[in-house]
Amino acid sequence: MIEIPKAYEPQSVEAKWYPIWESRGYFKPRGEGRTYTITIPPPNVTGSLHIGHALCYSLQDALIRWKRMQGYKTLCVPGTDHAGIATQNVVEKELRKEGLTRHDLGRERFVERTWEFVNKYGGVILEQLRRLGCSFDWDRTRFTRDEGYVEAVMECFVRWWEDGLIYRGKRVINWCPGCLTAISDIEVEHEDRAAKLYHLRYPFKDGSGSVVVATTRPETMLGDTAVAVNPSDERYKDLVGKTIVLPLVGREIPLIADDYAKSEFGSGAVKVTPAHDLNDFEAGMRHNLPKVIVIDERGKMSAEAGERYAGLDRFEARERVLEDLAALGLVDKTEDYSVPTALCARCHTIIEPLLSEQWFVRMKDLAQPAIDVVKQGRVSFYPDRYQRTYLDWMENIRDWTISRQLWWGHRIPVWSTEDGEYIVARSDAEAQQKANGKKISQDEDVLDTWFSSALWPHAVLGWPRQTEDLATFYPTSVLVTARDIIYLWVSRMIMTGLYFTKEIPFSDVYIYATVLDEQGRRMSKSLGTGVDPLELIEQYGSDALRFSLLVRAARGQDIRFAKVENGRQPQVEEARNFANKIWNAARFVMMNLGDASKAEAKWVPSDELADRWILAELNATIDQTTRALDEYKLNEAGQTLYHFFWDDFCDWYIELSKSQVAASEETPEVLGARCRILYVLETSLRLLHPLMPYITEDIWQRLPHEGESIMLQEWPTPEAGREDQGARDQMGTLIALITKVRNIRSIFNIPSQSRVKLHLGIADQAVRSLVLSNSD
RNA sequence: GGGCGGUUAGCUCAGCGGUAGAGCAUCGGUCUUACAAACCGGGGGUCAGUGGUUCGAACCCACUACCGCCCACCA
Repeated sequence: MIEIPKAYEPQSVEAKWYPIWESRGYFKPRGEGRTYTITIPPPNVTGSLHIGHALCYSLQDALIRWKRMQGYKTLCVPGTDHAGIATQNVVEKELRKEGLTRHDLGRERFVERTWEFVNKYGGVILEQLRRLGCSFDWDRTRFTRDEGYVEAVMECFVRWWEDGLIYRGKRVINWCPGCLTAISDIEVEHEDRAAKLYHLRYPFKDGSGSVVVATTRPETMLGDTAVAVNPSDERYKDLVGKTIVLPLVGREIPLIADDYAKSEFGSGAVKVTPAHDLNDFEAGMRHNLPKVIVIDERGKMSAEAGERYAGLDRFEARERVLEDLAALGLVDKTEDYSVPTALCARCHTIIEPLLSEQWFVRMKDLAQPAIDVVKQGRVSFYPDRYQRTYLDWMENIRDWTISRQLWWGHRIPVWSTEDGEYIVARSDAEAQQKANGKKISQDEDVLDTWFSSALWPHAVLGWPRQTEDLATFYPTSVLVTARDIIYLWVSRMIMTGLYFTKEIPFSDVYIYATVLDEQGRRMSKSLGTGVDPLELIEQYGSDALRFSLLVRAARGQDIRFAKVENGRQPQVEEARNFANKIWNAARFVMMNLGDASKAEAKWVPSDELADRWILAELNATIDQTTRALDEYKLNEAGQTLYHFFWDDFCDWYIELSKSQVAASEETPEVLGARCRILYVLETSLRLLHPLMPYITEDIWQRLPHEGESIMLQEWPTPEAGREDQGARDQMGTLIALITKVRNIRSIFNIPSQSRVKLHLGIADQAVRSLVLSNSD
């Protein structure tokens, strides 16, 4: 008897096979078949694997393994993202522990230090993906700041500049006083907060009364340069044009008429602060109003705010302004109010809309082709409802603020001469040359991280160079990603792909489930609601973690993932039990191989009901699994295989053929039964392999086999003529019959040793003979 | 203010036009030599509510109620 452990031991199996797969080059594209390509969403270099990643990359590996078995020339390109703000924040935090700030180091040394950090820890998350079993081509690993990638980013910037799509502009942008940088509209989160609405009274200069304005941000009144009312508002018709003396400041400002003021709101009059509110900025442009910046980058009142307020935090200033106005009797009333508040998506600081000079990309023209390809169905979303989400956003797209006031990132390739002329170049050397001896200095800002990741699919394949990889593997097949980056990332990849390669970057976008904790909250490390996937791999094995996630990954539906309690995670445990079931079924087959282990042992068809039935079920399983994978219904594939393997194969087929398979004497019938059970097992393993790569490989290698690895075996296809609905119906009858007998035995408490007399009222010959031949 | 999901057994979720399913939990029974991480049997559901379409609805349509997410410059 072969010595095989009674329980599946994932640790040793995983440690054994992964290095073999990798060193033998199985993760590389093979053959000359059609290509199937995935460029993975690059995790942040600072990241470590969380459960959402585990799902995301398990999905991609399952797809890649499946397509590889189907004979495609497959490639999955891994990599990481330099993650500007996130990485800079981590390194700054490190510095703070040493009592330093980045300014103590200076830009150059800080960037050096960040590179050191990235070189040291940047590979951690990729190592973790190996633990998961991901069959990615590690030799092609990319980083959004590696040498070739910089080339791609510079090329993009320069081309867009030359084509008039990039411009510099002074306008009100979202400023984060926490991260000390501008951020784009989509990096802002909105939240309603309970606060106050203040009604402030502004007197007219001529002493003829006053006008009341409503505001949630009294401190910005120090920067008011007008008050606006709706032109059709009867109450103010005769007052428009009057001069107001701004309280506390003394500035004379006009009462203007503008549609932007809504008569229904508050008193119908709105204060206008062009430097600190986007709407006010636009109104200011229409009326040529001065723009007074009263809050600085750190969220403190500026000198322009006046001596009494300068240096105060914006929220302290709010209190002081209110006190001062109240002392003058100018606070008309204060009411409770739910204030829509803008927060930085990264650090949750309240955003300060700030007048500032930044670089922008004109999006309208870039968006149109990206809208068209989706409408034409050249790029499809799964689930398809996200197509609407995408289109709605794209059709209302606004210009993209791409400059960031950070040190870690792609520095903007724009130099200015002393006379204020811009030189845009792909490199420092090129800029010097273009400057023709004039003294130049490079823009201090870096690009938004998403500017570089927008180029990911073609850039990782070599663009802007016309590489062989680019020619072979682009456009890619599918993008597997989370729904919260459809705007930030997916849309931009489609836009840049079309712009620079004239091709779509991928034909399918598969939006996978969000992993929530047991209370339905988003899994998050900071909330302490996370589960560590590596601990789960340690405890239950990689296959178990993968299967537990994949079998729940109904397209686009959220997954609630329980936390570890009393050292147990029930969902992964379920998958672990399944792995163990597979192990033991294989063990039974291997213990009873006999001459079936010999190469000359041949598959012999059988007329027996159970044999015809299991083949029919297997055929249906192959068909259903393949179709489910085709439609990104990994959960359905998982469930189908689980049911087939456990219920059909283990509970019925093995049990019914046990007496033959385990017979002590190997008659031709016994050998036939052994060959058949081996066949069903081996085929099942191939079907399970994309979801559970390790255990299927380990068992497959122990079985009689040809070829080097199950990874490289053919994906099963249904065999014509095996459908056999008759066998499935008869087997259904037999199962019902046996269940009924067991039920009766259980009710009457008949011990399993004692035999019962069965009066069969069933005419079906096949059922009768099967019952008679398995009377035990 | 717009839009999108969800509401199915105690829990977590499949099913999305043809006699209600899985895992866990629960109850009863099994050391039946592949597996007690297992095996056998059982109990448990007016499929959120109301109305409609249909021979037939958890599944399609309309409305309602909760829960969640996304978008939006109403001070």
